[in-house]
Amino acid sequence: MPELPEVETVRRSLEAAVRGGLLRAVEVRDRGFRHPVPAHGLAALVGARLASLRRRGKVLLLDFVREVGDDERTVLVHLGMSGRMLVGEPDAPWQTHEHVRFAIGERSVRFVDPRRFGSVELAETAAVPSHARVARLGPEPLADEFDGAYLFRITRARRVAIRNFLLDGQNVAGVGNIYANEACFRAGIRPGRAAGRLARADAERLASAVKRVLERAIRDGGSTLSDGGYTDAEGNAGWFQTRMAVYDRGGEPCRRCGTPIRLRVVGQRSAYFCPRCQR
DNA sequence: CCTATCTCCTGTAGGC
DNA sequence: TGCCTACAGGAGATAG
Repeated sequence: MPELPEVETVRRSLEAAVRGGLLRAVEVRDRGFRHPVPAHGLAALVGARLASLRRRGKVLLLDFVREVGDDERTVLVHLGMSGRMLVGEPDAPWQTHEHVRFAIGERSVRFVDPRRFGSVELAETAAVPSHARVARLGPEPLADEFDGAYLFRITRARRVAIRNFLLDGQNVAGVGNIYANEACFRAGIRPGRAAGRLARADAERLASAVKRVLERAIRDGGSTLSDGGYTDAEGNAGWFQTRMAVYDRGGEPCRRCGTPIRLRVVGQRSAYFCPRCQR
């Protein structure tokens, strides 16, 4: 669910709801995360103001600033597979799988994550926080530095499937399985093709396709699949799933040529493609 | 360094 | 209806 477009949509909806608010309280009910929630560090932020909300790849960055002093801190939130950030009333009862609650201004923000693959962590505020969660991420796919030339250069001699290459955040940040599959379709490239076999023109088309599919999905508020798990911070579902060309459409006709979409497991993850439109 | 595999955890869909 | 299995948006760890 939460890939770059979903995280960006959550960021925007949270920003509209709570940016500028004072952090009044933080409660943590850590149920054993892979990366422990720093309850004491979060509690020490009480009294600071949520100055800005940023995103790096799939990581949400909440920058807290005090009026006086130099202890600016950034909360890093990763939604994992099932994480959500939901705005609500501060005194509402805790819901199932709610792990952290921030009281900001007159609202509350809850971190809810059934599968607990997500994380809430803390770092010193910086242009790029020196935290393991973001330190080694590749370029933002919507930035100018991610282009055909870059993609062509870093794929040379790589044998990994191009779909998997796109999933590796060290190559490009924030692209998950849905949008990697969709971008490969738009570029006419089979997801299982070795990355190093991309021609220069393929790399140009693919970089462009990644940008276009992510921009389109952000405009649509992300993808809410049939399990309905993802919404923005206000509970609104996304609409990009109605535009998907291949993802989750195994056996259904290609929207371009009518050939049945194929589903194949590539590197432990489902890859979807049109055998006629993609080579 | 590169590649492939396993793992964390819960909810849901689909088969029988 | 109910039970059981397979699989799911991520990504770190590890082995070769």
